[in-house]
Amino acid sequence: MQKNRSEKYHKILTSAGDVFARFGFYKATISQIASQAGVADGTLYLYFKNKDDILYQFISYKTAVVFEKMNTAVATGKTAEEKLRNLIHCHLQEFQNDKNMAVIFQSEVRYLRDIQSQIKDISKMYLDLLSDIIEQGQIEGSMRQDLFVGLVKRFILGAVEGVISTWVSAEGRYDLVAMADPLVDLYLNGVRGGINSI
Amino acid sequence: MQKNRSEKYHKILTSAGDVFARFGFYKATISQIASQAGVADGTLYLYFKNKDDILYQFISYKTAVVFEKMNTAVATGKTAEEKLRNLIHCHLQEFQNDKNMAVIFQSEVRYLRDIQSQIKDISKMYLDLLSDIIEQGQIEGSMRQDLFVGLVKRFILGAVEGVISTWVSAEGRYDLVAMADPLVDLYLNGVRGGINSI
DNA sequence: TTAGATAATGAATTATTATTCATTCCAGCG
DNA sequence: CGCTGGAATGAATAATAATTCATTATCTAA
Repeated sequence: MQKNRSEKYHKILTSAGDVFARFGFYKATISQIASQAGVADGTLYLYFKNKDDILYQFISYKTAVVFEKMNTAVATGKTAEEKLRNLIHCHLQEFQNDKNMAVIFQSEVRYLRDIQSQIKDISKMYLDLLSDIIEQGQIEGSMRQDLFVGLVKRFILGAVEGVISTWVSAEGRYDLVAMADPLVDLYLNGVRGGINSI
Repeated sequence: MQKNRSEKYHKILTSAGDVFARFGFYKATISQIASQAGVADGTLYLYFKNKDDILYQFISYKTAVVFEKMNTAVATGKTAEEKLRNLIHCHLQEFQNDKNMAVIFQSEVRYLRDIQSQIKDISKMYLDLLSDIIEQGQIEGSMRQDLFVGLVKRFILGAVEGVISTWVSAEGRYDLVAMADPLVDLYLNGVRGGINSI
């Protein structure tokens, strides 16, 4: 098995992304991936241990890239609200730019759960970023003190994922990033938005 | 293939639920399901067309049951807020009561998407319920007029699913239903909860 | 009690694919 | 030009599991 991350290695990973997104991990075959990448079946085994390893590498790689970008996005903001907005914006942007990744992260939930111990998984790090943001917001006084942080962060992540999921189902026919501001508005103000309830 | 919904039919479906939840659809084997149900492998084929059909029937059945209950829950409420609260409460209650269902609905996203045309799927009907509630809230004046309903309903469903997902990952070690009120509070008031901005 | 029908069994069959590895290709070098 | 070692090939192999069906068990009604 080759060690270096050659051009061919990336070609195969990209093709695997296409095929996994299209057919799902289990229905995808090695032959499909190989022919999509323009190499022979056996060649995949020069670069990857087995079929599982291809998915594993795909996820690790994408996770690392997105992780990096999200961290930067958050660091760019000053207030908690800015940080939250930047994070959501970045999230939607990255997933819109890479629909295969979006589909695979949605579809292979089971696999993601199974490897969650070996990998710094994306949900975990996302939830940690959110914890920090919320705590900062509470200190600043821009967010309520009576929040149960464990719930709030899950609430926020779940909602973005839901929005992405709908976008994926719609075959990506509209601008996902345009949802960022309305979404953040909902996080901050809710559907009541300060209307008096007696 | 038997037509009537005998006791054995349900025994097999329940066992399949256990096995699918535990191993995922693709890694689960017919033999596992059969032995769990205390019947021979061949017997499954007297009740189901094939392996896919078992998952299909499982999902159809659970969807129908939950659909019914959610409708009732919503109908019981009077105001939009009551309806929303009842819906979320019912949702969390049903999934807490049937962890296998919760796991399968989370894990087999891909399969769910693929059969979404043949089946009155649970997300679709859920989103429709939410649309009605939000519109009612706007008419009542208890919800903002400037909401993009398409986004709001996705936001709400995504957040509940996220909360359930965390609960599943935690092996169901805490009371899921207790999350209902804090969650609804977040939907209505957001994390700012009326704290002045600016 | 038993003939006929119905249900259940599980070993054998079949189909599918991941994986291996003997062979071929090819780039760089003396 | 040959030679050599690493890279690539793809047909053959192996393993897994879904599905079938000849056989056996169980039930029902006369």
